[in-house]
Amino acid sequence: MKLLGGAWTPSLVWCLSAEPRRFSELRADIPRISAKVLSARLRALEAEGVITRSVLPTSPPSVEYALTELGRELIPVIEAIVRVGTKLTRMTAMAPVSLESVLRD
Amino acid sequence: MKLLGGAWTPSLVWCLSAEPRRFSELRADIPRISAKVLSARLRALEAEGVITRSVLPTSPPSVEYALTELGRELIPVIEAIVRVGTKLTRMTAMAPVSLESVLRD
DNA sequence: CTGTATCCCAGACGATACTG
DNA sequence: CAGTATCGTCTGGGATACAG
Repeated sequence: MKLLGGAWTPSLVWCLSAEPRRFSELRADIPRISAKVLSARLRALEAEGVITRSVLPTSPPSVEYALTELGRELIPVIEAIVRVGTKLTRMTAMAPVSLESVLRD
Repeated sequence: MKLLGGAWTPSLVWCLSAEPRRFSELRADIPRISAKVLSARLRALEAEGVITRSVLPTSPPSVEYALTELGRELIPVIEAIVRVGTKLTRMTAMAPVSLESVLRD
């Protein structure tokens, strides 16, 4: 829970679970997150050993974030949350279900 | 995550997953929780439809909390957290692992 | 593009004390 | 036994603006 408790953290891990992604890609994946919070969460996850941060020597510079082995351990938890969250959301609303709402609410 | 995000919430759902329990039993199950927070979490979970609260007509009065069907939906998530948390804790420390630490840290 | 710097505040949490 | 009341602290998160 310490690892997944921060705002947007489950969404973030989920977005990185398929493939490494860059800062701006994550911003696009999760439109409502602010740059500040995204940065904060990425720093925290890096400090906890959940993700890695690699600066690619391009111009303009790009930065790639990827799950570590530890990060991949968390995927089953996210999957359980998504599964339950989707089921519960479908029970109360018939509208389409967004991934963000499932992981946050 | 909204349902499980509060402090001690996963521990609480876990404690209720096997059988209904009373206020003082929960305090004993989770020694470091304060009465105020326990009460607050129970009220919140009740409002969210995760648990039920039944006052038993005994003297002195006792109150029993139980998971609803919705609450039982959350058990797989807790199990996933416990499974991963236990594994990760074992990787970094060789000391015995407490359930509270697995669910909180 | 990839961030940091400020400011701000609601609310969550904890300790302690008190009550029907 | 099963809570409430009160107080204080702290930090997480959001908006906005700026920077290398």
